Amino acid sequence: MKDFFRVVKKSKKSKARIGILKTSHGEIETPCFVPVATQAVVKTLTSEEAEAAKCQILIANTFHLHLKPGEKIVKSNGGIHKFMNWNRPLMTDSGGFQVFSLGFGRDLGVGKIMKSGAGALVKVGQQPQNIKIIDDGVWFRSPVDGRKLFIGPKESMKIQEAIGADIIFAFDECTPPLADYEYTKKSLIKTHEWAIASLKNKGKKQALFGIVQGGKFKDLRIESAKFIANLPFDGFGIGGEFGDNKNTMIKMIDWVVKELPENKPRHLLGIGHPEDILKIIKSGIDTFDCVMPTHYARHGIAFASSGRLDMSKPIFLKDKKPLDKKCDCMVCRNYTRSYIGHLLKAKEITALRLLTFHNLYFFNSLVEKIRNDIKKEKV
RNA sequence: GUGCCUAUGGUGUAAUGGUAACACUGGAGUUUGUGGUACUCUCGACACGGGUUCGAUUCCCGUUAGGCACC
Repeated sequence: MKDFFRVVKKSKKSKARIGILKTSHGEIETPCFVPVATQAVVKTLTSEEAEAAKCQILIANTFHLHLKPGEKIVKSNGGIHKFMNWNRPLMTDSGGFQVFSLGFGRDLGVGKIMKSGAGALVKVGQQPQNIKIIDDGVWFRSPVDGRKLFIGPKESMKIQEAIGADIIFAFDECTPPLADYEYTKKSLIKTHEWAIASLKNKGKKQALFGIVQGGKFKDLRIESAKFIANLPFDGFGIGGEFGDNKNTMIKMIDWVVKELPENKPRHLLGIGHPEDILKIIKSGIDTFDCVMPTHYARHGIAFASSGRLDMSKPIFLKDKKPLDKKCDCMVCRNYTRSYIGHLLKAKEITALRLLTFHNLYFFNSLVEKIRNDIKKEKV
């Protein structure tokens, strides 16, 4: 992967940097937010609209596309770019997150960031109820039809090659925030073996990112970062849980980033509340994906410079302002809070489309501004 | 005008001789490598006046309002 990534400017004030990530479907400028397109679509939008919302790159999901429609269908359509008419860079997540989200995440009803007062710890030898984690990979039960299916590093690489994204991820186990030290340590050994197996089985054309795990434990995070950094990956993902508050999240990123090479991109997996974005970029993160703008849009939440707006509240029916006065997106130029509130109350799907568009534009503009601030030495 | 029926939160519906449940609405939260509008919590009512009864939202009478039928 020659010239895949180059750092064009390094901040003197923080670990932030400006980079160019080059793929056969064009370049992206980093730091860059990566919207989630799990099923080869940014939910509610067309690919043209996603582009108009300033998206540079999207991330789709191996597990979901394997189930529906199956990678063969995607491949027979000329690959995912043609399939979804997105001619810009694309990533696919490996399915490793589903080991958590369909496993312990589901059993324990927890997300990757633990709330205080959580329940019992997950210990060595424990298995989730609906999936089984073995040495070579994971037995899943399909949420579609209940049939058993096996995905390990080898399978994930094959599927991701057939899907055809520009950047793919190693198959890993995303450990639950309730995992104790021993569980996390043992899982890490497996994730590292899977990293090697992912490298061995990857196709030639795609950039492969290894994933650092290690949970909330400093020594494991550093050990993992060193191990993964020493393998010939094209870039690195930082995955897993991120402790129980925002400060530990930044601390964990710092532990890991310190061990990663300067000349390769770093992707933070599944993180990106607007209030955290500046901090994670200043910690040296180049790309990060998060469902927040799209997922929240479908629950009626708009992101604005003043904060989150719950557009389902009746008060907005009387509000003729745009979602965000400072935003110049298509939605804010043309529609009022009143109208969007009405569409939401009337359960019109256009409400979700307008909110999704605006939220993506908002996130992408936020990161764009941070890029400019790095260039101006302000960050 | 006469007869019959109905009257429970903002709305629509339950149940019960020992002061009331549910849904929607309203309010407050939650959502981080996506279960496509979800979840959690919460405010809020027995039309009015008599009577029977230890006790009535419940049974009886009347008033008022609405619905249906008849003249």
